[in-house]
Order: sequence, then structure tokens, then C-alpha cells
Amino acid sequence: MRDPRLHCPLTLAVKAISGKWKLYILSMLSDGTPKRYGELLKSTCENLTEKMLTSQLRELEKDGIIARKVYPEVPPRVEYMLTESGRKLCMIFEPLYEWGVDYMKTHRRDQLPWLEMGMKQLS
Amino acid sequence: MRDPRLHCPLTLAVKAISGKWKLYILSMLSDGTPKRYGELLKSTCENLTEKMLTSQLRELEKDGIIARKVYPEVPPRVEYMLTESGRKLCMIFEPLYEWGVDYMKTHRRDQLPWLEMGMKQLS
DNA sequence: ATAAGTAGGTACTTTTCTGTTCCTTACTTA
DNA sequence: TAAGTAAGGAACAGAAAAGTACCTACTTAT
Repeated sequence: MRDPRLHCPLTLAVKAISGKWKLYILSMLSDGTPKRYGELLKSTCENLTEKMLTSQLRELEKDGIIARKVYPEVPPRVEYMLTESGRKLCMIFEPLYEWGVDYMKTHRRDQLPWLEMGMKQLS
Repeated sequence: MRDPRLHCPLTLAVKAISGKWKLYILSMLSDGTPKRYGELLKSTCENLTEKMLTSQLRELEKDGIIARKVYPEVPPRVEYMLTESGRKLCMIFEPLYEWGVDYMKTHRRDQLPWLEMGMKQLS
């Protein structure tokens, strides 16, 4: 309520991408082509549940990072895509990703970067 | 355990700075001069408790973002400073901060950026 | 003798975040 | 007639993060 960090742009940026599935979602959308709900749900090998996908999408939408487009069809069709803010945010993933690669090299904990496919299309 | 995101450099980077007081700590240390425990504890207007400061410092240290230097004196003196990885990570705060400023302007929710003092010294 | 400063630790509770399971609507196809 | 599909919603359970309150050791100052 009286937390000044709510007014901090840096905190805002970090909070916008903090959420277990947000980086996954953003990496999926970062190639520019809109994605459907079911598409996002199925294209991960992990157990992303419907509830979690929905809640993460809602938060990203509320924060103005992604946009939701509903086609008045049956069966329903909904597409998600990055907003202008979202695109700008994804740009910063590149240096963060590079930091992570460097970090993993120097701390050599394990290999095999993931999310690489989506992220590579940022450059 | 079998979560591939543990191998994702981007996820690693975001997790490293996710923690309620980590950005505050890093912003304090980002000017390059080591800071003492009590100094970190007292220089925020908010209620950062001893327990939280300790746990956040421990995590940052475990992750190799900050280093801890104990002086064998009485009364005890402990200094915290950024590691090489930490300094590199803090560089990326600049574009993130800029994104936040831009975001706040376009979404005009409120003003008054915070943490500005520490962050400005990054550039 | 007592209190204060320094850098914490421990136990417990509360809050927030994630995950599980089942339900809905409206149309289409077998 | 029944099942399938797309995109969810709601209720509840469990895990993780954060907060509260109190405790430690050591030494110097009062």
C-alpha cells in the first residue's frame, strides 16, 4: 500500500516478468506471430495447466504486456500477441539471456540452455 | 527436479533478481562501495527486517551475485559487495529501468520513480 | 552491573503463489 | 444421441515466500 517500490520503474519491470510461466509465454510470443491458447498450452513438454496459463495470460494482459484478441466464432478462437510494451520488454531478454549464459559458464553448474528457440528470434 | 527451466539462462537471470529485497540490495551495492549489514538495514524507509535482509543476502551470495567479507574484529564487521557477475547483472538494470520509465509514462499509473539514486550511478 | 552496538539465528505464523480436480457453453462431427 | 473441441471458471489443497517475535555472543561505554 505505502510501498515506494511500486513507484520504482525497475521493480515494475522485474515484477512484470516474475511469474512461473511468463517467460515461457513471452518467449513463445516473441517471434511476432500471435498464438492461440491451446497452442501455448500444448507446446511445452512440461505440465503447464490450464489454470496457470489462464492466470499468467490475464496478468500479462492486465499489465499491458500482451494483447488478447477474441474472434467471435464457434468453437471460440482467441489469439495472444505482444503489445508495444511487450515487444520492448522482450528486447531486454537478450542481454539477460547473455548474462545467464556467461553466468552458467563461469559457475559451470549445468549445460543445455532452454527457451533458446524463441529467444534467438529476438536478435 | 526435471524442470528444463533450470537450464535456461534467461530464467536463471530473472530468478537471481526475484526476491522482495534483492533489487534494493543490489541498487545499494551498485555504486561500487561495499556496504555493511547495518548500513543496508537502516538506509531504507521501509520495514526491511533483519531476517529478510539476512536471507536475501545469503541467497545473493549463494548465487555468486554478491560477496561477503568478514573482518575478524570486535565488534564484528561484515561488508557486502558485488561480484563480477553481480556487476554485469546490474548493467542490465539500466535498460530495464528505462523500460519501466517508458511503461509508466504510457500507462500513466503514477509517478515518482524510486531507487533512482542507486540506479543512476550505473550509467 | 547494566545497557548498547554488531551481525546475525530460530521458531512460528501469515500471505502469496502454484497446482489439482471438476464444471461450463455452444456448436460440430461420428 | 453422444462425444469432441476451444477456452476458459470455481473450489480447494499444498508449497513457497515473507513477516513477527524473540534469542545469541562478544566487547565497550555508563
